[in-house]
Amino acid sequence: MKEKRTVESVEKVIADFLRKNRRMPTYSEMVDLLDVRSKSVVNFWISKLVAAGILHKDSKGFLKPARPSLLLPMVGEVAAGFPSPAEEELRDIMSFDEYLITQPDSSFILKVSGDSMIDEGIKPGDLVIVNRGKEPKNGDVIVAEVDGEWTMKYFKKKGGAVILEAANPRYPPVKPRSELRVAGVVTAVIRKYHQ
Amino acid sequence: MKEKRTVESVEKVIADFLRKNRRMPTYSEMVDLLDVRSKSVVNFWISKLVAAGILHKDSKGFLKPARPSLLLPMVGEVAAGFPSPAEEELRDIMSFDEYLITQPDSSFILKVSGDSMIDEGIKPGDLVIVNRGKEPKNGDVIVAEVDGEWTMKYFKKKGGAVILEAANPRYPPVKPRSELRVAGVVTAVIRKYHQ
DNA sequence: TTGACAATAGAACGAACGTTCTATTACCCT
DNA sequence: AGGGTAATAGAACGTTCGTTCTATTGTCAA
Repeated sequence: MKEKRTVESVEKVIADFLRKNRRMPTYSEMVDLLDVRSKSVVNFWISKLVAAGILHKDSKGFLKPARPSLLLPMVGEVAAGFPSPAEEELRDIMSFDEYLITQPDSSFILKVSGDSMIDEGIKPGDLVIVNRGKEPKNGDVIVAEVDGEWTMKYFKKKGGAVILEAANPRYPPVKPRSELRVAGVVTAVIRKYHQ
Repeated sequence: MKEKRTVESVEKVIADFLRKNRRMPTYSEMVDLLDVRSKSVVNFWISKLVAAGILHKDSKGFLKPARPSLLLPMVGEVAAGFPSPAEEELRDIMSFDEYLITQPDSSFILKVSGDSMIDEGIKPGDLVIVNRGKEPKNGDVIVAEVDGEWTMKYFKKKGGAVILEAANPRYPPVKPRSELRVAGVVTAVIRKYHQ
């Protein structure tokens, strides 16, 4: 009950607020959040966080989180089969929004149905981010309209001719006759378990 | 050059600012962003966006994006093999941060190495979100320490006994002898192409 | 016990915030 | 051309922001 305020605890309180309200708390709000009675105390701690590089102030003096918001520790690698390296957190904080979406203007999301890319690890129900501005390269996973049908396939070039291959032996390669409209290149796959 | 301001264009301008600065612009800043000369014009448009449900105001009167920040249109399903439904955007906006991370306090991220879960669509290099608070259920993908080794496997219960199975025929099922420490349940998989 | 430093409290202040009002300009439809 | 609505401009206003100052309390070591 008598927890002392530390840089970490303050950071956590702010991160929680940020997650819930999607904005930084005001100093007045932080008076409540930190359970203190004066804004100058808040200022005292905020200055500490800024000095510690946890928060930044932009040119206008507004506070903003230095690292993107979500505050998930990035632990290391699971060697699926090998012993793991560091169990405890070399905590790198990351935001999937920033990580996944490099070109927000030209990207969109699709939900996958069908199993034609199953061997690429893209399963029905997965979400894929499609970048429509990107030029498809050999081997890329693309979304394309071939002869009136929309599909997700590997983009393969063989001697000038374009062939679309599924990542599933049950689907034969497609050689587009007349029209091949590439909607975009798949740049990310997201799957969520337990709804 | 003479683009007209629309609800959409204003939304986009704000979303861009939000992405860059991780906070809402002030009305004064929006004067510049929207290329107008008065805050009342800003107010005019902001009211429109609020009425349209694109922005919300919280109890304190602060603006915040109604939907999480990132602004990617969610188009529909790629029928990998079937014709696609709507090509044009039934735009649903989403943030992967919120979508993926339901329990930030008890989750962490791991990078996958090894191919033991390949048939589950989890490939080397993928990131997985692991929830350490969750009770593993039959069939869940879990990260666990078995006899001193960290692995990612299916969690299977067969008559009281726990068996860990890989999603790869090349790996035999593991029957933990002494210790089975479940580090957590995999709740999401993220893969990014092109670095 | 006392001294030094860290942490908290409280008040005061200017600046910037979002709001609101009135007035003017641009656009479209008939 | 006219008339009506949508969009913009500009100024004024009360509120609240973050900052800063001084004063008080708490904590630990000598």
